[in-house]
Amino acid sequence: MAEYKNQFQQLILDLKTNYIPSVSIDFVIFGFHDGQLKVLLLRWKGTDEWSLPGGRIRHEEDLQAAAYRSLNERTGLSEIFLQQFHTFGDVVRYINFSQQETLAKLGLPEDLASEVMGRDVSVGYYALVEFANVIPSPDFFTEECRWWDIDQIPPLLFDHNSMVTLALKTLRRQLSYQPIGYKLLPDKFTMPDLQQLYETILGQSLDRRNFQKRMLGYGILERLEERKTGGAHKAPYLYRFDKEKYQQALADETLFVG
Amino acid sequence: MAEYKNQFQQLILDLKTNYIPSVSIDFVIFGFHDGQLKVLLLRWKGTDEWSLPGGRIRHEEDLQAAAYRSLNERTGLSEIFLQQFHTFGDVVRYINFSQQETLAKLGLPEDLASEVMGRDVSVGYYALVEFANVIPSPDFFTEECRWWDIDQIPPLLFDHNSMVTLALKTLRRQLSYQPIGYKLLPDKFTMPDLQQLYETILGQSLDRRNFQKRMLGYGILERLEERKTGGAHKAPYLYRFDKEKYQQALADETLFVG
DNA sequence: TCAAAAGTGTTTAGCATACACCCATGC
DNA sequence: GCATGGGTGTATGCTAAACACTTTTGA
Repeated sequence: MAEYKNQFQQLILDLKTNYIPSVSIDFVIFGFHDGQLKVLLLRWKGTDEWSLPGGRIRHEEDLQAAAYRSLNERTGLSEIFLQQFHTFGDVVRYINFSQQETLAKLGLPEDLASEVMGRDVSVGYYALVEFANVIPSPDFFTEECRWWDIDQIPPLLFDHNSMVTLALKTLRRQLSYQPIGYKLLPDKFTMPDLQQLYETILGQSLDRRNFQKRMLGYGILERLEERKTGGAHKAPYLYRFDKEKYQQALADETLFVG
Repeated sequence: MAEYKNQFQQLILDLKTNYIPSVSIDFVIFGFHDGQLKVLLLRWKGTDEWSLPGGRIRHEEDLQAAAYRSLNERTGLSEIFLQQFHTFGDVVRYINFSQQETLAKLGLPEDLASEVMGRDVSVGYYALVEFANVIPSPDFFTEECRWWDIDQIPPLLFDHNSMVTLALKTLRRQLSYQPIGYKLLPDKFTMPDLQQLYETILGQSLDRRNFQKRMLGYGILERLEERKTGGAHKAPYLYRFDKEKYQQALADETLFVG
């Protein structure tokens, strides 16, 4: 326990020295697997309390760079779809009952705890990652890091439940005017693969033919000669993103639903 | 000059005591007047450098409350349309040439200046206000506060030009799925009034008949018996927002263009 | 009486939706 | 050969866009 307290003091020193105060980052990391949308959560040491992964910003580090770095530390991924969606700054989000209880369970001395648990403004990012590639790793305060089904998320610490809700809402809206899929699907993928990604995110099924028409209409897909063999049924065509046009579409989103 | 330096030290003390560090707020305040869209800018003391108005967050103050308070201090307005649009956190935005020049012109001792000019993460808000009601007042660093035509904005300090650009882009998009106009137009207004507001924001003209159909289709307008007299031409009907339905529409934005 | 603004309705086109049949493959 | 999934085109409806004439009013 003295060991733990010592580590904790080290952490505080590191935070004070290398990171800017009052600002944190929180992540809603969406994972896509098996037709299910999942969110990565952390369980706090010695408790049953879960929260979103987070991070802080170093001096001389850009906000976005801090976001990518933190996300990499938590998931091992480096090339990801990452999007800022809202900045949360309510004071009350830090003064809820469960958090005080949690602090007690963590066994942190109150004077030390208040040093890292002060009131922050938090920049919310959501990420879309390939489920299978993630190597989740907990941070100092937490001991477990795992995926939760989007519709089975427990009550979270702080205001993290509303963060998840808003992130999902933003992601779904974004889907209607921005292309999504690059770095989330393998280089070559089939139309049903892409459709399943969309259906998973939207939480509803879509018409195959209309979906295909819409996607091809965007003009960012390139159909290959190859087909995907080995499946149990008719071999579907493989597609690839036309990276140039994909980036173009990301840039001037007006191409999609003006 | 000693007086000034003294005031400045007072300011630093106030900032350190009452406000959280590392986070600031910047405002893109859009004013609507005479078929022109304008932005409120501040000129820094003794210089020709302009910037957006800003603010900081008190301890124990919600982010949004801080935004409303700061905006009120700068414009005198309290009931306004205020919307968070992005959080800016690049480091370089603080190390550009013109700013160092500006500091020199301000005549601030470098060691003191660095205390308030450190690297911040800034939450961007845009506001829509009724031009005529605003009483612009500069802050400690600035001596002039006035409206600029949206297409004649000079090069601004920091990354404020890109803030304006993004704010405008966000506002225009928002216009397609949220109602706008309440607290911006007088209680009773005509359809051409409302249309001019939209045209001003979008920077393009719209078809009268289609516009009217769309607005009435939203079901948030109530047509009054009265007409607006005194104009030089045919008297237009007056309308009023159905406040209940207006708020409803703001809440579930899905009513508009899903 | 003329110019300028406001009221109003219909036609058209484009896009999203709904929908059904044939083909390939593994079991 | 059959079940499963994948490939493809057309008909329909709704919403947005285009468009013109009449009315009111003050000058």
